Amino acid sequence: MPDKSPGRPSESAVRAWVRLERAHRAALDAVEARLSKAGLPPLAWYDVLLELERAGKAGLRSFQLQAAMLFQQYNLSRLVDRMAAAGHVAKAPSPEDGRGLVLTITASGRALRRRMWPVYANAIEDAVGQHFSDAEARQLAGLLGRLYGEE
Amino acid sequence: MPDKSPGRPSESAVRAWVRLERAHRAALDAVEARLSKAGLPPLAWYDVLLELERAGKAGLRSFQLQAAMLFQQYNLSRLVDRMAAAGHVAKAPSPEDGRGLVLTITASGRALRRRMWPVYANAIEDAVGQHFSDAEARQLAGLLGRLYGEE
DNA sequence: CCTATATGGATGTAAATGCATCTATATGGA
DNA sequence: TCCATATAGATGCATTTACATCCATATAGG
Repeated sequence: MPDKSPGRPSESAVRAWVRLERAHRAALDAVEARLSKAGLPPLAWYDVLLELERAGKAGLRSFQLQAAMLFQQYNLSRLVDRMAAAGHVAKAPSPEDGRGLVLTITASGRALRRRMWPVYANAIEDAVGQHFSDAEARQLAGLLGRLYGEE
Repeated sequence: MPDKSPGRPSESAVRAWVRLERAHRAALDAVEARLSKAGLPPLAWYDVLLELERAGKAGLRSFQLQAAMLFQQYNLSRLVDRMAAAGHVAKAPSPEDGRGLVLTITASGRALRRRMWPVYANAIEDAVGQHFSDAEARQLAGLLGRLYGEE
């Protein structure tokens, strides 16, 4: 049992945090297992592809993608490398900023995202959707949104 | 926007899941950064120490700890190795099961947990507690609990 | 008993991550 | 213009994680 020495976090906050960890791990493991079993790349790839697909032809700068996904800079740099090597993402120098990089999704990337979605969707339903009514899911999303910029 | 091709996961479930990922990452990064800045080991160490401290002198079998933390088996095996090497955890063969391992916390482990808690507690408050009333935190915990065994 | 299978846990190897630092370009003063 | 500092992104190196197996003991069925 935590000491509660500084008295700072309420017991309920600690419980919420611990459950956030556990719930996240349980759901994530389930989702990743499904993707992996289907011979598909990890979840992070999907997120990148989706963001880039939404961005359209204009693409996104690395740092924008980074912010959208809450990824560490070095982490994203390497993830994008792998995806570019696999041909799903194209890297081009930014015309506006000599240091910058513009990322766009390729046709192969779009195809991959399309293949991933049904598997991912089923996994989300099983790991998350199943457990909540629509109203509850909304409520959960609302609460969780407070823990970060919300976009 | 997801295709919704199989129609299976409701839009609200997908949103809840995406926010669960983002919220978790945001909070986790904040907490880990605090621990690291204080020269303390990662969060997982705290969880192990806490579970073992709760288990008392009897300790826990590896697989019990594994289940409590939702850790992969090989992952926990190595984490425990590191903690044992650092002197915070003791490994002993199980008297009941020749394959088994009984894990207990050492005095140094207890001391470490005590040093970690104030830092961790503050981080939880800032990353999570701050954003919710007590009732909201309870509500969030309740919803999240449905996503796994709840213990 | 003896064999087949299951279970607890460890481990070799490859991949991903964290951390610190590096290079290159931008930008805001003096 | 020149310098100081900030920002975008990459990278070397150490640590951690994943995946696939492996070893040893347990357990069930014949």
